[in-house]
Amino acid sequence: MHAPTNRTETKRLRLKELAAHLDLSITTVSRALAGYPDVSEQTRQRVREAADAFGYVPNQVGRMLVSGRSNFVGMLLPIEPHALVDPYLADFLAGLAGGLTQRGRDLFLATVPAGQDDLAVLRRVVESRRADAVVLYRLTCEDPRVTFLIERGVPFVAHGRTLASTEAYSWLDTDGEGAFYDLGRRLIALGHRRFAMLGPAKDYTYAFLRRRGLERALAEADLPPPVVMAAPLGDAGAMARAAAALINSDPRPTAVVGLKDQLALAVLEEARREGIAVPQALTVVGFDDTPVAAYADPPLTTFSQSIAEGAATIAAMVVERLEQGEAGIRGHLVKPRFVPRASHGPAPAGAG
Amino acid sequence: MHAPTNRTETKRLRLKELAAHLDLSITTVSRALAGYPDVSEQTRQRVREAADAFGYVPNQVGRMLVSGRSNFVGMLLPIEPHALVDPYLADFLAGLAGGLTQRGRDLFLATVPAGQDDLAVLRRVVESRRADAVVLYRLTCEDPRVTFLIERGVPFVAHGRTLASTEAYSWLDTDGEGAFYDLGRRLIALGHRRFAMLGPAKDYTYAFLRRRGLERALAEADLPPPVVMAAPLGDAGAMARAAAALINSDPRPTAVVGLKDQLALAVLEEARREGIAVPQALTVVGFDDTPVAAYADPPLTTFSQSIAEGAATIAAMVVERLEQGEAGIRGHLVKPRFVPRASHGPAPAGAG
DNA sequence: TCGCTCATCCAAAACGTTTTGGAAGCGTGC
DNA sequence: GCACGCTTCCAAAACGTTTTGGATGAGCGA
Repeated sequence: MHAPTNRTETKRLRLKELAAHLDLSITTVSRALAGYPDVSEQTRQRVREAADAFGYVPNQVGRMLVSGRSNFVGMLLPIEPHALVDPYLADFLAGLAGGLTQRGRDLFLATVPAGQDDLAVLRRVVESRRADAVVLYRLTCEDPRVTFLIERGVPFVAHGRTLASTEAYSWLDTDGEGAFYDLGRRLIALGHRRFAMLGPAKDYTYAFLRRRGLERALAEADLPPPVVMAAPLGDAGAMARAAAALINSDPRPTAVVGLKDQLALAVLEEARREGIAVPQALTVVGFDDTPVAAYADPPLTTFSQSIAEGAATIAAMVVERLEQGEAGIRGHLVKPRFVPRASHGPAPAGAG
Repeated sequence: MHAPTNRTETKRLRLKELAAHLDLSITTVSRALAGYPDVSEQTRQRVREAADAFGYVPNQVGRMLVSGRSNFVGMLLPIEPHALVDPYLADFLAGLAGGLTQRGRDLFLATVPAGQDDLAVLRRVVESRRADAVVLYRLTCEDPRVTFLIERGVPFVAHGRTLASTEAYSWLDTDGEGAFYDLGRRLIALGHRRFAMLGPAKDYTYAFLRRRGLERALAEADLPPPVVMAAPLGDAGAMARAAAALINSDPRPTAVVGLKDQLALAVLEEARREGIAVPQALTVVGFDDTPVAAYADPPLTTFSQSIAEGAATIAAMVVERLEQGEAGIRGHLVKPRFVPRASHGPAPAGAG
C-alpha cells in the first residue's frame, strides 16, 4: 500500500517497436492499420490485435510532417483587457469544437495579446503549419484579415462578413439587416416616429448592416434616420454615458434599439435611473437574446439566434472548404428569430 | 484591375531554401536564428535580414517532431447535448488561452462527443503527442481522469480537485467549503434554523465540499443538517421540480442555498410562482455571481470568483509543471468574495 | 615549421510516420 | 522449363527541423 513514488513513465510505443515485435516491417504495420489491400487478412488481424493490446496510438506529429496537414483549425481570440468576453463565445466555441471533432479535426485557440497585431498572429498560426484553416469572427466592414487570408490562399470561414468580395470566401452571418428592417416597420406600425440607435464603437460589419436595415425602413416611411451613438462594448461607464446622451437628446426618441443586448440593457438602466417608463414612454429593443435579457426589468425584447447551431454549421463549412478547395466556398445567411417581450410597445400618445 | 483569379499559392519558404539562397548550410541558418554563439555576428545579421525579408516562419511540425514537444496544452470540453454551456466557460477559456500564449504555448480544445468515453479521448490527445499537458475542469470526488493522468505521468492542472491525493497533482480551486461555512454562520446569526440545499446531480467535488462547509456550520450550532436535493444542471424542468420540492418540504426551510447561481435562480423562480416573498419569507443564496444574478428579482446574494484570473493562474501553473516536472506541483485555494444582495435576510419571525 | 587553440561552419543523424517503387514467392498456362 | 501475373511484403525516401560530432582554416607561440 505504498504511494507510487516514481511515475510509470510509460515509454510510448512507436511503430518501429510494434513492427519489431511482430517481425514485420514498419511499412506493413502502417499499411495494415490503414487498411490497405496489399496486406493479407491474416496479417492485418495480427497487427490490429497487437496494436490494441499494446495500446498503440500513432504519433500525430509524424503524420503531420509527412501529410503536410495538421488537422487543426485555428481560431483567433482577441483578448481585450478589461472588456468582458462575449458570453455567447462559450456556446460558439463548444459548437465549433464539437463540429470539428465530429469531422476528425480539432480546434486550436490562438489569442492575440493586447497591443499585438492581428495579422502577425494570424500569419504565424498559418505559416507555422499548425493550422490548416482558420475561423474568423467579428468582422469589420473591410477586414484586413480577410484580404490577407484570401491573398495567401488560406482556407477560412468567417462568422460575419465584410461588405465587399463576399463571393471569395466562406462565411456565415445573421441577417441583421433584414431583422432590423422588419423591426423598423414593426415599430413604425406601432406609431413610432423618432428612433435612436446605440452601437459598438468599432467598425463591425453587423453594426453597419443592422443600421442600414433600420434606416431603410425609416426611409421608406419618409421618416428621418435614427440618431446614432456608439460606445465601446464592455466599458460599462461609456455605455451608460452614451445611453444617457441618447435618451436625453431633444426631442427624445420614442424607440431606442441597441445593436446588442448589452447596449439595450444599458439604455434600460439609464431609463430607470431617469424615471422614464419602459415601454410606456420609451421602447427599447436589443439583439442576441443573452441570458440576462429575459431577466431584465422589463424583460427585453430582442432577437435570438442559435449560436451553437451556427458554430456547428461553420465547422461543417470549414471542412467542406478544406476538402473541396475553392469549390467549397459558401455563404450562409441565417434569419434571427424575433423575441417580443415587455420592453417595446406603442409609441406614447402625443409623441411626434 | 482584374480580380485575382488564381490564388497566389505562396509556396512556403523552408529552411533549406533560405540556406541555399544565403549559400550557407541549413545548420548554420538554424543556429543563427536560434542565437547560438558559434555563428559569427556578421553571418547572423545576414541570416536575420534574409529571414525577415522572405518572411520565413519555421514549420512548427518539424520542430515538434525533433523536440518531442508540441507546445500545446489540451483541454477537454464535455459536450452535453441540450445542456447549456456554462457561461463562465468563455472567461475561463479566454483567460487560459491568453495566459498560455503569454508563455509561448497554445490551447487545444478537444471535445468529448456525447456517449464517448472521457478517458479514451484524453488518452488519444496525450498519446498522439498533440498536447504536452492537459487542463481538467469540473472534477468529481474520485475523478478517474486524475488517476489516469497521474498513472501515466502526464502533466496536468485541474480546476477543482478530487477528495484524495491532492498532493500528487497541481490544482486550483475555490474555497467553497470555507465560503459555505461562513455563509452558514452568517445565516444562523440572522436567525435561520431550517436549511435546504439544491445541488447538481453529478458527483462534483465542489458540491461535496460546499455541502460539508454548510453542514459543519449547522452542526456547530447544534442544528439539523440541511435538506438536500439534486438536479441535473442545464435541465430547466428538472431544476424547477427540485426547487419546488425543496420549497414545499414540511416544515418549510427558511433558507435555501443553491450550489450554483442557476440553481438558486430556479428556487427564486419557484418562490415567485408560489407567492413566497424573498427574502421576507425565504432566504435564497447562490454561488458564482453569473451576470444574471444581479438582474434577478430580487437581486441574488451570491459569491463571486474571478474566473479569468483563476484561468490565468492555471496557465502559469501548467507551464510551471511542464518546466519543473513534479517539483512544479502546486495546489491553490482561492477565497471567493461574498456578494450580499437582496435575496437574503433575517429569518421570518416565528419560524423555528 | 609544427602543434595548439579558437572561431566558424557543415554533413549527417534523428524525430515517427506515409508513400514509392520494387522484390520475393508462388501458382498457372503453354 | 519458362514467362507471366498475383499476392504479400519491404527498404528507402521524404516531410522540416534541431543537434551531434566533427572539419576547416586562421592566428599564434615555440
